Amino acid sequence: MKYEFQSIEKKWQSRWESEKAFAAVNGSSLPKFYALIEFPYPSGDGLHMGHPRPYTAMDIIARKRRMQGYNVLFPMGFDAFGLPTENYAIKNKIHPSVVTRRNIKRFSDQLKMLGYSFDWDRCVDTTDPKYYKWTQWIFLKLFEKGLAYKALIPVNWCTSCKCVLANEEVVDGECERCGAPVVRREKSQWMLKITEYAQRLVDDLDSVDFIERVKTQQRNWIGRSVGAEVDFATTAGDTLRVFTTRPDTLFGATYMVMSPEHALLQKWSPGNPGEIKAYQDAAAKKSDFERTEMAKDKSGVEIKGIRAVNPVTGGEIPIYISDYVLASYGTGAIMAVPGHDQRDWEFAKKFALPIVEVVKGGDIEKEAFEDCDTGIMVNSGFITGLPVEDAKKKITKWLADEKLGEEKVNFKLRDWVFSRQRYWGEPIPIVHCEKCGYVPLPESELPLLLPDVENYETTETGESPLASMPEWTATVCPKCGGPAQRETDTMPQWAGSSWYFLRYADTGNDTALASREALDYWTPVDWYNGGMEHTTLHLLYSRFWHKFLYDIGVVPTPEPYMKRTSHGFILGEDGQKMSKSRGNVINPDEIISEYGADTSRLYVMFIGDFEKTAPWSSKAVKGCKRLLDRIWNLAETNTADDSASGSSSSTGSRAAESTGACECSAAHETAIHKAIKKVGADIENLKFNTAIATLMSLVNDFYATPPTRGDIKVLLTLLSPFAPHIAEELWEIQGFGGSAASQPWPDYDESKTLDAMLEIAIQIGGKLKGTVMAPIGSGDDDLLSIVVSDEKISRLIGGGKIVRTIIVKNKLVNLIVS
RNA sequence: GCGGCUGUGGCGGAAUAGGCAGACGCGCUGGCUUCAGGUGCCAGUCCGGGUUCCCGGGUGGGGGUUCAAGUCCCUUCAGCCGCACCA
Repeated sequence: MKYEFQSIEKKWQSRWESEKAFAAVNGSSLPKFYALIEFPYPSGDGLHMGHPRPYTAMDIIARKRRMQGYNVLFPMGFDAFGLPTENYAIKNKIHPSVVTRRNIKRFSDQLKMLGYSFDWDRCVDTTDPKYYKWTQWIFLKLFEKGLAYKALIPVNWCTSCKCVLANEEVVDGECERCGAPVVRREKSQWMLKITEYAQRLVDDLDSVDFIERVKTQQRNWIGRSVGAEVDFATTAGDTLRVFTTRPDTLFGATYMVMSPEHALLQKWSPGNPGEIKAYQDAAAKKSDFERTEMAKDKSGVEIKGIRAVNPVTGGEIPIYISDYVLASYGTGAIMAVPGHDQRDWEFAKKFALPIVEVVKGGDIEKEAFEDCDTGIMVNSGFITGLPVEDAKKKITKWLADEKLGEEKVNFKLRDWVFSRQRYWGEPIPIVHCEKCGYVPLPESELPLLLPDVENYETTETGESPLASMPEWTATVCPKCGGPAQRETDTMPQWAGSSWYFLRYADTGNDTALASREALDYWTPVDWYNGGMEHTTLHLLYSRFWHKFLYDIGVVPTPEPYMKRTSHGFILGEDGQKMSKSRGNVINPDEIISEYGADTSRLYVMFIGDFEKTAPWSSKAVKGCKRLLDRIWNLAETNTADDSASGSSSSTGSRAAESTGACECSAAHETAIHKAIKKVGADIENLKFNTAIATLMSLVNDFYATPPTRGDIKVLLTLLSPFAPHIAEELWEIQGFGGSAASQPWPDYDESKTLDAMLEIAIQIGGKLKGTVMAPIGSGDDDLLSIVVSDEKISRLIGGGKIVRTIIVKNKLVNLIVS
């Protein structure tokens, strides 16, 4: 019989589906395991070969956990709101909901073809009103607690999407989605106060098992820095407050710089108003990206007629405006210490301002001496002579005592711009009332349905398509009953994905986002694998929402995910990132129809280190197909007849079938126990490639010495998480009873993983000269006598004298010969 | 500029805790089987030299520690990914 993967895979997939073979059980007494992967955006292109990599990995883990006796929740869903669908809908004149339904169907079919052990009954769709009701509900809670607010802010405006973007969505001054230039605009936007959680988002990273690069990237993004705020008196009468991480360098502050947007500038009447206005206007036109692009060349204008007073020296110093100071960080103004900050140094050189050394060690004629954390203070009054650390403490205390400043922690993290001027998103459940301001809809009116519109194209004015539907926007104020307008912006795509994993615990619930009981049992997620590109987006956002939900008593834990790992991309065959425009996209449908799902699964896992990028190779897939063919040949002829396994053996050396726990033969006992140990450990460490290599080696062994039924049984058990269809089919053919997927994960016996005889390397002077076989655990003396009695080695030693021997047990003998 | 990662055969990649570099797979070479084969099986395959066997070299480059270095230290080059005037 041939390995007919098409019919075999179809057979098992439909059986799994009809039997709901992988349903997670709420209310089970078993220990739970929650395995999560990032749900996909169902684009019109369908899956590409990058998707199966993380999915297969978690499927293997989920299947192994089931075999280990866990009640496993391994769900799938669709993050279906978003721009590409809307853009596609506009272009093809099809309603986004129709497009979404079609895409979800296609994705589901493709995923089912790969044999994933998802609990399909728990599938979620973020565009389903039953789902987004709770997204809106969370927004109302955020609003209620003052964490959602509307503000007029400069925003990133995508010139093509005609839509506001979050900072996280702007890449190199371009829209992350469409690549169009992003410019700056002032708009009134809904904002979420993620900054309120900045400290906890940093601190709690210590309590979770995330791979280090994820933690580092989140820490850098949040950007916590400790310093002080310091007040400078000015001749205008106002005090100018700055933030600095180096209060110890206060004696070196020889001028000040304010951002062009600083509020005090509107109040002051400097001697050169025209010049200042011109600079402000020029700065306002630039996008953030343009401003940073100009970074190399410092520009600025002095505010004539107004000076600041350095609080420690008492000296009057000039004040400038310059766009190298950002309005959005700290206080929007700085004290410039050109001796110890390169940016200030460049500015000071350009404007011929004094540069004072306050920490010894550098050459401030050449450049700012920045790397001075351990130096000694000079030219610094009462802190002269102190090490930097002590100087910091002393001056911070002095500032506080004199009421001139205080210790202060700042974050780079900004509040989250939460509104989008687009149609295909969750409507924000707020109305604008002339009398009452922004009024939340009562919970009973949720979900606020996204209305059907004739035309969902964006407008040049930058308003949401919903704004052109007066019959929808006109409503009554829930508070005073007067006329009011609905909010017409929608939520960003990140909204639905910020809490979807909670919904899986209790998908059908219509009285809560999920029951507390279900959340208590299933959350937190035990293992979450996803892309690095989401580290400062989805992963951070969802941690923020989760902490908020924890604070209001909805979820039982402060962190949503116990463990986070990340996979590398699969590149196209040309080593470039897969993309339609490059034409190097590998379509899973083709691979599945040519080689089958099991081979596809094996190959995406075998392709290379899971955590690194790896280029696709259509040739190399064959190796995995060959493995399955070889296993098929072994097990398909090894029928249920007890004696059959042995009768075909021609070696005659094979021992009788063992009756031990794992039922393996004496001939393969060591290899099998080694394989059980290695495959199990490799799965836990995401080393799927070497796990599969181990299976290949075992199969090679089985070809050299025919396996028994017991040997085959273990092989199929180990294979089952990787290639579940063929494993089940052969399991059935062999008549082992039950299913491969429901077998306990095999145990290994450490003592049986050890070879009786080991090859010992022999070195002379550290160079390999040969090997000998020796019994495991041989003592130093025994080993040495074996080595020196070796014909070749004794010849090489010749008349020399062994002056030293280094013996590493079970590994090598190194002889130093004089 | 800052932070992180990676450099190993023709290719993808292996190498617990410093201990035989190149597991496993692709490709390639040879043989056998079936020959309808683009199937299967067996053997070989880091490089160079003499060819049972042996000798020398080898993990981006240079230096060091060590009996022993892909692995540790210093230095240098190349590539990738984040962040980027955050005071």
